[in-house]
Amino acid sequence: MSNQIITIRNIAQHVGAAVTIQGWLYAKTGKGKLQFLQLRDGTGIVQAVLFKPSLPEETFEAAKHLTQESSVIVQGTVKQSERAPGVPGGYEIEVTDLQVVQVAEEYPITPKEHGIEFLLENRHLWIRSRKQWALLRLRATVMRGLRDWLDKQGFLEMSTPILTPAAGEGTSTLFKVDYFGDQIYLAQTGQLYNEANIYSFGKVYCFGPTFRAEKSKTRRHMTEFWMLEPEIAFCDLEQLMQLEEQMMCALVQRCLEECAEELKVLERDRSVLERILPPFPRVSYDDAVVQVQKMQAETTDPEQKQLLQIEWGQDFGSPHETALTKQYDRPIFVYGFPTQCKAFYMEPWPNRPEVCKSVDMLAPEGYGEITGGSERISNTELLLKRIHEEQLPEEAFKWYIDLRRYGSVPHSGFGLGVERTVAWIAGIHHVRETNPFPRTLGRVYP
RNA sequence: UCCUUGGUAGCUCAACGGCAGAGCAAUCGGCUGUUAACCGAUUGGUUGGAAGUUCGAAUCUUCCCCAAGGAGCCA
Repeated sequence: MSNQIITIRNIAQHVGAAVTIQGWLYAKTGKGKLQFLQLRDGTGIVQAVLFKPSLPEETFEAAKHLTQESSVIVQGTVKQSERAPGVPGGYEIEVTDLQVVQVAEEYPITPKEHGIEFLLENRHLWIRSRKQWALLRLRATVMRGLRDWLDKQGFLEMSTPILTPAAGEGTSTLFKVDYFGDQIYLAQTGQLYNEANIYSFGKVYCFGPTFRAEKSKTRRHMTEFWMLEPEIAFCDLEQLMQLEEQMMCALVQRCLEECAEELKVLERDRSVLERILPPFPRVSYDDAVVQVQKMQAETTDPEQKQLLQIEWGQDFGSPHETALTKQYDRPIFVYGFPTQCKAFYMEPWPNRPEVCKSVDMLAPEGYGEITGGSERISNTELLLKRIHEEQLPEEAFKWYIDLRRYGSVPHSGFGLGVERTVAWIAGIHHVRETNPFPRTLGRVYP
């Protein structure tokens, strides 16, 4: 047991060497005097081959009776082999010794197909499966990529509170928490706190879980999801869009580079991602409404006609976003939404108070909104006016209003939904698979 | 909250008023190149729950529970 312990991801560096691999049995087939074990070690999958005549009887018999997900330590020689399956494929281990750590009990998730209810009930095991493994590794790369990029741009990560005293933008969608007898809430954004942070640090972001008690049951919704929220001093709406597109392009590029194997497992079409280059089309809300109305007029499907119905002043629903983004091959910015369908703190458009300096980034292929941001109101009186218009409790926003009194500057920020971003980059249907243990309406187990 | 679909073996499903079935998994045996291997055998059931209709209910009716998909709302 003196061989070097290697990771499967780096197996190419060890061709010809005697190595040790520690992992789990992912799948097994046998043919008489041969046993083929597919082993996982967390970094990849490799095939280990046992040939009966060249091994002690008990070693071969032990391999033959291994069950799926049994934990093993395998020693052998790394060989290149065209036909060997794995991640990365093309390599296999010619086994010289096998140590069984534990023979697993009958494993519920077989290589055959399973229903979504069963898989979600067994999420703690499902994450071991190839596709889920690839997806969650991609998620980690996305999170690391976003952090690294912002850090290089001079941003500082600031933690914002999860336990918060008051509603950011209305109380209907917040989870209530009992705080020693007082009612407080789980945060649905760190933005307001970041607006305080920029006056100390210039450019900041918070990155953490956020909570929405909405009774949404769709493939784009979870009650707990991760959000990245950058906030920048001395930044207007146009500068914000530039920052967002640069960040998104750098992120996609990094995923293409670092997650080639994962994207292969996910069967993601790389060429779609390679097209993600600046600039992203900028579409005003006014134009977007006209585009959707035109599509609505042209469609012959009565159901679509119903779903695509929209008047100026209404926010886009997902059918609208889907129809709109399908016309582009890269993310688009939709900017200048009606003030009435956005939050109170957004800067009004010059000479058009019914419109605000807001912008959503919509991902292509029908994925829809992945970021939402705006330039914030920097004038004290204007902010007060908007708080009163929305009938929000001025007292609760005292500290927030204070920020406009001491060196106020134009500033902007946005929130990026991690799960939606990962779902889009991975090309998968439902956001819940991009979180190791998703919380959705009606499911908090496991 | 509303609409739609579903719940039968560990899993995926069939049986749609007349004996509870198949494939996979598991167990045993065979096979020197398997990729969801293949071949043979064995094991496996309170048909989501309750009530009703019927000679007879997995199947029809009512109520309930659970889940999934979608809408509204949102990232």
